[in-house]
Amino acid sequence: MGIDDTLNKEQAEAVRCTEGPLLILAGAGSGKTRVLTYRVAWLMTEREVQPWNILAITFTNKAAGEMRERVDKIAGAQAASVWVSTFHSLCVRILRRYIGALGYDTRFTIYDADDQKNLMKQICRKKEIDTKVFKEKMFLGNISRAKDELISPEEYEMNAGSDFTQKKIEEIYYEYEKQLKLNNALDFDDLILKTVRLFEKNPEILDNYQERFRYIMVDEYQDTNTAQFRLVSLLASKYKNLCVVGDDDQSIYRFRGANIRNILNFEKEYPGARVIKLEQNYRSTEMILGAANEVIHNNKGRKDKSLWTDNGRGEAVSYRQFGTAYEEAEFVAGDIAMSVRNSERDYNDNAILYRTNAQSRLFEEKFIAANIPYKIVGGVNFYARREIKDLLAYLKTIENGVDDLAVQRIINVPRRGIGQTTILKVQSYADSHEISFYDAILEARLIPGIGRGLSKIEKFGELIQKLRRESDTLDVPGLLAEVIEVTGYVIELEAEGTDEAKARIENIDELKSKAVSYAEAHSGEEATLGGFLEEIALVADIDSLDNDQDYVALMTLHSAKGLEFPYVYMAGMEDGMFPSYMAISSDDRTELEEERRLCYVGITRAKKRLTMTGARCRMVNGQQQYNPTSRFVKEIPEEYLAEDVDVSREPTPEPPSAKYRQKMNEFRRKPYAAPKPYEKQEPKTLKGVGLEYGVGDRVAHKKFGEGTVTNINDMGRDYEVTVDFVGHGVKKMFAAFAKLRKVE
DNA sequence: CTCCCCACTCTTTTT
DNA sequence: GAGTGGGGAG
Repeated sequence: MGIDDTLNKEQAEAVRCTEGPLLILAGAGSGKTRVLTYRVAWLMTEREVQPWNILAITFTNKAAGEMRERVDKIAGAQAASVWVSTFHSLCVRILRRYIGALGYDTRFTIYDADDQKNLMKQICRKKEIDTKVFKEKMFLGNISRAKDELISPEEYEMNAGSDFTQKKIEEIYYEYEKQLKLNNALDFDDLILKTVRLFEKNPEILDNYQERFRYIMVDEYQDTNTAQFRLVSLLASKYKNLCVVGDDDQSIYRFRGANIRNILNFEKEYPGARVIKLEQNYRSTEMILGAANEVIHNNKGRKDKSLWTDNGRGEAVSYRQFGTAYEEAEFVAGDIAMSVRNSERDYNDNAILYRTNAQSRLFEEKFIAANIPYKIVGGVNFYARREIKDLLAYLKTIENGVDDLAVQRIINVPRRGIGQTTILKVQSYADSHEISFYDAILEARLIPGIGRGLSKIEKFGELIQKLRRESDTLDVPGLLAEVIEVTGYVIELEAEGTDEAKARIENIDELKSKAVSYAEAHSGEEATLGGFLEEIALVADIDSLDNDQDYVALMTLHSAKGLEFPYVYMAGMEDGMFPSYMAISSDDRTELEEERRLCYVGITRAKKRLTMTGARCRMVNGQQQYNPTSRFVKEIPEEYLAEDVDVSREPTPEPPSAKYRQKMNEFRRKPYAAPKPYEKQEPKTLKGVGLEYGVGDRVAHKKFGEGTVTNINDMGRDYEVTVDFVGHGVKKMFAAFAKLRKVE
């Protein structure tokens, strides 16, 4: 079977082009995973490249797993030694071997967002920083961005100048790094950063990997950040057989440091690079693709391309606006329930995509009521749950005794009567003797003024020591069971007897079975405690999405990237939700463009039918918000958007007939202006009078001059109006005080 | 030392 | 609306 029979011309070309730098611009649904897998097979069979000389990097474990599976299928057993890995797990594997060269212990722990926040909290306390003025999140955000850009604390210091805030960040950055090192821990960004540093400082180690990975492929290249870019450059610089696949229109991770220039400047960075465009879409219908093309066309500064398909016209994209988010969710649940009942679809043919995780709640409620099986991807990560983190902290403490954060988490969990005063005494003893918190516990009797706490502390220390000894003989599931046993963790929850406690016990049972399946998957000498902890640290929630199970998938638009579903619902299509309020009010136009790319990603997930929904009114942060239809909906021309909405299965009292159509046409005619204010239709005005202006209207303020209303919040007794003033920026004000006047 | 209640913030998006 | 952190009582 030749590749020309199964691939189109461009795809086949991309497979054959194995030597030198290659950029594959792969539009949504253009079969890039197919190309990548065939390329791996081609390298091995036609070019006789050894499988272990091939490295394929993806973004998520799920993508890596899928690729692995498909490579195995077409290339057989020899493919097993091809490295298919995420950036993070690749780096961890390298660091576990060589991080000693950077002065860390190879048993380092990996800090997740929660751990980072805890550490930062401690640092702020220590540095006596008022976290009302400087928020932990602000520090972490800046540090993370610096790390993504490979900026060390020293370099940060040089750039900080005399700016007060910058100086503070610099100071905290130093301390944060110091603490991580003391705890023998790395955060997510460090995994990439330290690997880059390792290679830069140790040419012989780099050379070793350059020899090893002679052919490198990177998926989702548009989402790489500077550190990842550098890592790839280093690895590829010797043989230059680098194939990157990406789509600049699907770059949606700038907030995480993704640098779109990595893909836009690839040809400059690698002179002589081949560029192959994949523009035939095998996923969606013409209608869906047309809508997607039109929307993304509003962005500037993109590589020009236009997707096409021969999948046929298909159904138009439909848009429905509801009065409330409640009705919106009800409609979606009803729509899905109906079509499943009619055997038109299975549950897992459907996905609901939204901008923010908070939007999942209403859908969850409605799905439970309608008895629809569903799975929420993202939100609170399983491994971020308290009981799971507690038990993992025990395991971490057993594995790496210098992780103070883990020890402090569990020292009084379950309750041992060890309070804050005792902990502080241990801490200051540890600090002054420059030993870890755990080591201080072990010599607790030397701590001055420890008093009654001593026996409790000692007991805790003995407990951990005992578990450590047992860890030599027990496997991971056995050790976990032992931890649960000796701490009485589950027994305590059982005694509580609440529903919440029961849910926690269920989660613990799930953790147990994950430990068992880890042990099974790595049967043999490989199944170590460290390996288990590492696997857990690197899983994303999206990895748990199982194609074989029949449930509706609910997730954010970001999580949906790389996935496809026959029926897609994009919910919350409102200006203020999507595009987000942040993007709308930002001076930076590119923020809106990023949102638009996100919209493009959402639209192109749909294979057969795309339904967009929105609500005129919804609760956000406990406040009622009135939002106009999303500008993205308005960017879809009539020819792709459903003219008449199927009302037969719609329970709303007034079917959107001629009136509805008229309204649709009305807002479509004015491309960017918001529709007529909803407030006018709102009868109850506790405020005496309704507002004479609405979202999108031009208003005048006696101090700030003219501006445009971007949002109105019903605060109960008054309206909170957000206005974007010319020359004065965005202001929030109360309608009763502001005395805004409508300007025609 | 623990528990409970109140006030406050938060929402973009995540490996 | 929910989760967190601080303060105060027991």
